[in-house]
Amino acid sequence: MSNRNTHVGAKTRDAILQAAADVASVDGLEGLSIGRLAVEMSMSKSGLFAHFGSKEELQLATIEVARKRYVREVIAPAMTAEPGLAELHALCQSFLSYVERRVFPGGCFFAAAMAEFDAKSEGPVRDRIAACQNMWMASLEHATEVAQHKRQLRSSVDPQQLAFELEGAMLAANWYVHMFSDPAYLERARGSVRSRLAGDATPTGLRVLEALNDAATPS
Amino acid sequence: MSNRNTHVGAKTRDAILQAAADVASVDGLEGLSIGRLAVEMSMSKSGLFAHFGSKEELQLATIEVARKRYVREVIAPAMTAEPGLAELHALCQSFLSYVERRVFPGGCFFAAAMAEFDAKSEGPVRDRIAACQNMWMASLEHATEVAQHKRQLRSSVDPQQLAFELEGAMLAANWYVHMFSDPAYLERARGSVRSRLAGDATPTGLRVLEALNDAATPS
DNA sequence: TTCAGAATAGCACGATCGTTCGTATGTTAT
DNA sequence: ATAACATACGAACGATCGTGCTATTCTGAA
Repeated sequence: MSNRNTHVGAKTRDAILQAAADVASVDGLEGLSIGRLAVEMSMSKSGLFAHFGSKEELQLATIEVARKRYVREVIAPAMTAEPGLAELHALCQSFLSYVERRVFPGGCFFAAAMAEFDAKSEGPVRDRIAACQNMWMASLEHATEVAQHKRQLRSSVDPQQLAFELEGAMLAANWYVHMFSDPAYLERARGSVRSRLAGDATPTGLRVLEALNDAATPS
Repeated sequence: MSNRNTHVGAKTRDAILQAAADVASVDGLEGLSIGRLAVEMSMSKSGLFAHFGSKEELQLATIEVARKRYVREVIAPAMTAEPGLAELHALCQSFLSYVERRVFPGGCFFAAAMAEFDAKSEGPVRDRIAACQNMWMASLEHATEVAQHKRQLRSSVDPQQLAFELEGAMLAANWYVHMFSDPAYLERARGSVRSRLAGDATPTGLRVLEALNDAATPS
């Protein structure tokens, strides 16, 4: 068996972790219990446990599959857009769609994990969550900078500030949609993104946004 | 004993709940354990438990003292401001100050509770958290509407949308400040509030904001 | 077909969880 | 003084937690 992914148990392991990610998005990474997960997978607790060796390893592995799912469902679809303002817009829309599609049943996995671990003492799990959140913010900031170089966004715009505000609207939508079971908050966030980008766009940028709008709502 | 608050145990009970609120802001309301709380209070587990009768009652009582602390530390200070735009501004600044002052050691209690319970199944605890969050949003919206009636904010402004965006920036600041141990995110949120209010203000509103700015930074 | 090794199960451990019960202090009212 | 009550404690309960060991079953290569 030269390829590790051809292990018999590799499929089982992945299935466990996919379920773990779903559970963790609802009950948190600490609320994740090996016993409950074993019942859900129709496995023995020790058989499941053997795949990881410790709960912390299970948590880290769960974060990794969640990250891959996030890349596949949020980042990758947005990467088909033109770098710059279109990409920034696509990243925001993609995130809100990912919340709407319930890619994780409990809402955004990383938003939940950040809220769970932000105040906790340091540790590998917290560090990994922080790194993931940092990468997401960096991708928003990077798209903003490219848009600026392309003269789609005004040079007076602070990329970090814009990314922060967009992320704020998206995070708020993520919480409120679930807390009040009201998808209207997704539209609120979409409105925020739209007006925020339009407000900071140059005439060149506005044409990009209009083109996106036309493509989204064809006559 | 005509007055219930004169009970000997009322002080103990309140002390327990103050500690419980602090713990819950870090570890969550589910992470709150009666045993750990008893150790922290130098009490027996059963003696502490007798004050509440069930963990759910403890959680609900904890929410209640947290709500009172929130009213005292966030709402009440802002109510000294003139109703309308000044009050809306004061509510936002008060919230950010409350995060900065670490009124709860783990950040905003209700933000943490909302993140913990937003995806969980229904129950009295979840309902109470949702109600508290709703009241907070309603107070932001109400201040916005008053500001509109006073012609301090443009009539084109959607009060719910503005409240949503302000709350988004404040929530994001709350998470990021703790996750990255960087108080700069508070300034980001303050910048968001400032520019968002100024952007939607009428000339009358702008004078109000300028007056607040002058009062905050006297020459 | 046999055999090594991977994958899973069974069982038990100490710790901690929320909860109950009986009891021992105090404090207050009669 | 004494009865009634509020407050707290200690011990124990069943359940579940994460984790370790040993045994069994399965699978792929020789």
